[in-house]
Amino acid sequence: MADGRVPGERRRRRPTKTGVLLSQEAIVDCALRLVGQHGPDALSVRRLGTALGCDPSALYRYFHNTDDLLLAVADRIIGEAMAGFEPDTMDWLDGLRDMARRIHRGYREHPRVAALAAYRVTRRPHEFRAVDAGIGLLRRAGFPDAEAVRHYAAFVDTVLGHAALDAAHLALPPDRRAADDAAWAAAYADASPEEHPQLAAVRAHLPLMAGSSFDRALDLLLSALAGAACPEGRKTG
Amino acid sequence: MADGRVPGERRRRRPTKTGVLLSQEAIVDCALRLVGQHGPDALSVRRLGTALGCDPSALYRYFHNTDDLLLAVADRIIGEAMAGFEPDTMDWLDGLRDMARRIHRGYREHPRVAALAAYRVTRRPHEFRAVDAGIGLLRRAGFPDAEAVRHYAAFVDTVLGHAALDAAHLALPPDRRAADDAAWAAAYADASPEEHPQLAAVRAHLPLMAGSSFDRALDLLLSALAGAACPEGRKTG
DNA sequence: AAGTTGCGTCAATGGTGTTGACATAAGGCG
DNA sequence: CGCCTTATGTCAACACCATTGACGCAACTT
Repeated sequence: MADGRVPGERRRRRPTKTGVLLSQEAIVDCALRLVGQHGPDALSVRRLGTALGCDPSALYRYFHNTDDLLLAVADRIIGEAMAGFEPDTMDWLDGLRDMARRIHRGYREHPRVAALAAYRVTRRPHEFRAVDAGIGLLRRAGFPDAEAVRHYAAFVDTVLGHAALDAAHLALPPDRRAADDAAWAAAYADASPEEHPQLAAVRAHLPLMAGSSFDRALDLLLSALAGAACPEGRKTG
Repeated sequence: MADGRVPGERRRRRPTKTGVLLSQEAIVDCALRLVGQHGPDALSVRRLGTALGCDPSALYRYFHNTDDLLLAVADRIIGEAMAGFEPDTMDWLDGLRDMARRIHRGYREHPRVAALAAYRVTRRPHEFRAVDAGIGLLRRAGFPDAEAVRHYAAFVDTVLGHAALDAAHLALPPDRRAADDAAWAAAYADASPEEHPQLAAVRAHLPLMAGSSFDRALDLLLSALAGAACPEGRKTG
């Protein structure tokens, strides 16, 4: 039975049949590499086992189940995304923008993991630091404490929502993703003008719907926050 | 092989072994009921077959595959959420707000489907109508066509992202959901003031993080859209 | 050098989507 | 009314999937 023990604990390092030494670190590494190389469907216990050169069931010595493994991978992603984040060196709006882009990019680079884990609340050190930094930026903007918390919640949920959306889209099997994207230029362009006059009017621009809207949405959100922080419309530092 | 034919087409209505008459409608009904009662894992071809009283493979006469079925279920949710939506009777901002709340509520009422389908393009009738209405509202606001499409994408993705987030939270097992909510008043309140000074400063307000931030985020988004539509800040009708 | 026991391996269970062959009844047509 | 086509429900099978319990080797402790 898996213990899910802390990584630092000393283990009996017994090599597998093919001579590989297993560890939580090595498994998470391999999982990330596997997903990056062979696509989202590669993340199964069996494939992971063969990629590692061990029996699939050996993984259960290190993680309770696949969900446990997934969260470990997600934690690695968060850590990498926020590494080097220095909010104190910039304007609060730029800080929020940088933070949003880091989270979004981190999840985008590992869509399969993000699609399954972006909704989770980790309550772990990396998340603590991120929340602390985000709320600090909003307080620096001049919001009173309660408003800073409320605005941070709206901000981070919007970012996470977009990240989850884009990641889930990227995690689709290629044919389905292509079909979803193509729908805007095909199915929607063929909509009957009588039933859908607005679609017909903007038909030429509908392919714009296929890409991610994150940047646009982030700009809108930040402009709203800027307006709320300084109702007269002047920029603040 | 499944044809995915249009629902209106006449079919040979051949009853199953247990006397049930199959149809896309009946299958979608049963799928929604099944997921609502027994969770997202209940949505498998085999369970659906037994619930309907037919062989699992019979479903492939009505849907190409499970993804096709999922999109049909999602479109049904959109249809129910948008039923009775009358954008022409209101201000464009109020129209967008009503639409956002409808979509958010619709997915919230079926959290387990939402987690699976919120990021998909159903390319089916109900979605067509919703997109048509949303783009119409933004054109009415005065945005040129390309901008209307871009802003609609940002708007609807933000709404869908929040819907997916809140739905996933609701779909958690009750104990885990309670634990996640309590974390803001417990684990985060106990954060060390040295390492997380911002958290310590706003500790009294951290429980605000537990609820949904959708309403606040929607207000921010709409205020940004209003500003973009009319840079002088005057409201428009 | 001996004894524990951690942990990798094997085999098996019960789940999943999907497909192709087959049988049967529904409905058009003479 | 009865034949014929064919739509469609059923069956069996394939190739995956996660997970578990028994087993035995070898790595560390003493």
